[in-house]
Amino acid sequence: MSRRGYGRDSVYRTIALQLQNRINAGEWLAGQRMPTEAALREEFGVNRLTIRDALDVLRQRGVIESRQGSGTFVTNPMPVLEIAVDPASPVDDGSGHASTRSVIHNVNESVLAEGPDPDDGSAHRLAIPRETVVRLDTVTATAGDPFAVNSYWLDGRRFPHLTESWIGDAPLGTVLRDVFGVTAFYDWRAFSATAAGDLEVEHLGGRPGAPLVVRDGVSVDSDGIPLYYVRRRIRADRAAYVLRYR
Amino acid sequence: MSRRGYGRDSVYRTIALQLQNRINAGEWLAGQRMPTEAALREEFGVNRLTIRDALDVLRQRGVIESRQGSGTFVTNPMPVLEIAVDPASPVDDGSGHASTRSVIHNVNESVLAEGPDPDDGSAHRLAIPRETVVRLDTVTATAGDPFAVNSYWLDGRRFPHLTESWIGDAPLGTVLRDVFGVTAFYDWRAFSATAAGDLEVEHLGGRPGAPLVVRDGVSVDSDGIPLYYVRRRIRADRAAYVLRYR
DNA sequence: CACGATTTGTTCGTATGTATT
DNA sequence: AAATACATACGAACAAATCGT
Repeated sequence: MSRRGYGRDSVYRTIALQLQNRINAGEWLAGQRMPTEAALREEFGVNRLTIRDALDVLRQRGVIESRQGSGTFVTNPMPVLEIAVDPASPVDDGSGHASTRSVIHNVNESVLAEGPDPDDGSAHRLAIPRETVVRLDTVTATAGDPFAVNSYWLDGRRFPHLTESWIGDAPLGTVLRDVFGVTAFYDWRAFSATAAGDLEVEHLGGRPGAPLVVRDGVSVDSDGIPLYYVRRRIRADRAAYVLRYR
Repeated sequence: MSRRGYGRDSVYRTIALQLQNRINAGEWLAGQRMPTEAALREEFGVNRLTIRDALDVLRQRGVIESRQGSGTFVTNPMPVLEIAVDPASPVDDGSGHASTRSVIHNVNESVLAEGPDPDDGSAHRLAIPRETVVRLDTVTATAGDPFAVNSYWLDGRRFPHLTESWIGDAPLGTVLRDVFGVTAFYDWRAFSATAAGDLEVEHLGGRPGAPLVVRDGVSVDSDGIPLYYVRRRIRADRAAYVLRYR
């Protein structure tokens, strides 16, 4: 016989399940504070570490959020931006294809860092030598509220001094058109997902490991020559990409 | 002065960073076993729980994977299925739009559960009364290897006895066409992300909280009447949706 | 096949640091 | 400044899974 449960029956999982049920039942509403770890420890009669393990499960799911010195709160579901993608139009005008139910306006993009390519496998997507690949990290925001972190890989020879010639906080597509006179077209775009790392948490908030929507792809010029490879990361609780067919 | 670091300087984060660097440097290759927690505890001179906290960070990122009784292993990156989406074609033929670099073949779909709608907000997407909404959970697999969990919400009056009339393990689109004689068209599709829950882990493997690609949307018949709302979840380390414009 | 050694998983106890109120 | 609440860290013990003998 086992004195303690295990796996799905382990104490912390059982407590996590009960807390989830009570949240679902509305015992603690979104934005409200939950009982303190000490109080839960008291109620369930277990060690505080066990309570923390249980809360970890819910933190993991994004159901709750803890702030040191303040308390643990039920997550307030944020409004979801709707980023419209015209399935038929391959023209990348930099910002015009971004619209929303809650209206994305004042989209701006600012440069975080520029440098050589620390990654593998991006040079071949651009069909250029590895040494000439330049990486650019940016943050996209609407109304001062950052909602996406982007990494671009470009040909450093074709676009020299890109950061210096960046106009204000315009999107990259606009910079390429206005400064370098090239129009970008979609070659391909892919939708995937990943877990938030330090960079994303720093600029987008949220917790490490939180699910992010990833949209990556390659844009080409009118001759079909690759211009850049881009990897955009957006908090999944903030935005979704929508394709409308009607 | 502080005897212990905090935040980014905390012991477990520092150890996590060092371990990540050593993995990146190739000290332990993908699929290989890492030192035991006891060995790491010895090497870093900290408590085993602190080592576990550090390993949790990497587990969280999906960098490593631990198996009880066996050890902790560097994650073996799985081949990524490429699910092609024709941006221009709104016809949902059930399976034909799924292809891949690594070739998705033998796509099949089997029913997990059927029942009333436990969710809110799906009835209005179908523009039907809430009581008539039926929910259907399925698993999609290729060559016997499950890669997606799907939830469908349909009109129970229009598609009665759906589970009983399900033909073998055909995709839903095929069932609707062959059994009910309706062709499904995309109304809209959205790409988002979420964290894996118990149902997804059970059928797709991976760890709870792992990022999943979510593709949801509504399909309509030739008259524009909504047929179903679908929410498909795929392991992000297994697959990505690709739109090709050329 | 049984058994023991090894390894990760879970839980308790305790102490202290840091942030918030 | 004090109280409160979460964050980090150490020590110990046992449970459960795995693997080799």
